[in-house]
Amino acid sequence: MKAPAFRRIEPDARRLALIEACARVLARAGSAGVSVRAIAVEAGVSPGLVSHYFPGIEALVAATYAHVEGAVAETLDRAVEAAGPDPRARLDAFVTTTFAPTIADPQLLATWIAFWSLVTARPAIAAQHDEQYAGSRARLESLLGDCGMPPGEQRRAAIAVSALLDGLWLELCLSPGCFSAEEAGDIARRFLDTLISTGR
Amino acid sequence: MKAPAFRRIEPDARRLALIEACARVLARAGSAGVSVRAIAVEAGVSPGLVSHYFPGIEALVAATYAHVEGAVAETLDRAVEAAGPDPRARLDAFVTTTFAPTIADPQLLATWIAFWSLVTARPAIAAQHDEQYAGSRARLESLLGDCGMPPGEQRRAAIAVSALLDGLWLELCLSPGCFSAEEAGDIARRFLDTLISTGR
DNA sequence: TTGCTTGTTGGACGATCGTACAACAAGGCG
DNA sequence: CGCCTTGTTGTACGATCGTCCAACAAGCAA
Repeated sequence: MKAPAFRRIEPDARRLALIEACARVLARAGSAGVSVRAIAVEAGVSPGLVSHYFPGIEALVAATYAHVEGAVAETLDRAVEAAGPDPRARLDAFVTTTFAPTIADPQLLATWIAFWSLVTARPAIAAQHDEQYAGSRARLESLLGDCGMPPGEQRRAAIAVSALLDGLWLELCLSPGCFSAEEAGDIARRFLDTLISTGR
Repeated sequence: MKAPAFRRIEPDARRLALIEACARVLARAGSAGVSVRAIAVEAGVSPGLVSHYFPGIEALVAATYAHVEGAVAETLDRAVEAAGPDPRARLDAFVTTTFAPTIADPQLLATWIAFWSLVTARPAIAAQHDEQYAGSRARLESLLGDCGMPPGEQRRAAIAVSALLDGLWLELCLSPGCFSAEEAGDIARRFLDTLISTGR
């Protein structure tokens, strides 16, 4: 009796396993340390399998970004739902969760940076970024609209809030000692106060 | 009579030439396309010379970031000076110039991304980022103080403004079609209005 | 059980990477 | 003019990269 040399699993599950392995490698070694072989070792498969499922590292990084971004969005959505019916409380939950340790994580940032490094040179990846950024902004517009913000102002406000959150999130990951997640949340919530209370 | 095979220049000038060549390679090929050989070709020197001046690519990228960041800071300072004595006009000039084509440039972003990708893994580079971020924030605190903001609020406000500018700058580079530089400037200036006018 | 489908292996291949070092020559000095 | 310092070259080296593909075997169907 011998143990199987490998396990056959359905393509979708294998793709997901490779994506998760890629995310772990990016978290550990950064965008410079990601390679077909490193991901294969991390996933416990042979190097050839990575090339069999993805035409190249770039495609795998793009798929990993899409997956991780989806997981982050899901976490945020769950936090918003858990906040109850009050629109402002839901918006605050969105902000607070953005800076929670699970999301404002330097290891997560590595996936973003690896993806950003491809945006400028690869048109297909630039299109993917446009799409995911638009989706994120739309979610924010919806939350702002629920707080009574007129539709005409939602787009601009969502751009502003998204930029502020992104900037705080980025620095929180890059220089964790400079300010705290609570401070970032306070800054963002105070900004939302001025956006929502004033009628402009 | 034969032309010289190469030119000897003083070490500081050679270092600068290599840094500028690195910036051009990063702008053209992104952080993935940067290598000792590519930089050597760009600078018109032999591959061995790069290793002779920098212990590795990472050190050269860090030096390039420091140099480019310094140039950006100088551009912003000049714009602030050119704005005249009015504190608020100086602050507005700072914002407007941040989104000017020279600075909000996808090619410049490549240098930032290459540097960011090293921050998490390399403590020395993390320290360099902390230092340059603190400097950028101090410059902003000074401009805010000139507008009458109490010292106790300057730190938090500088973090907020810096994050908003960074976030807008980042998206302006990554998705140039989503919103314009003028729109980004309007958003930032409006944010400054609420920060400065209100007494909190 | 036997056969077939196909997910998976694992090594070979050429290209490119960073590094090191001995040889060369440009430019200043005596 | 010839020597000396040293900035610079150019190559060789081993490691690692992404890609490819023939062979293998796991698991289902009959």
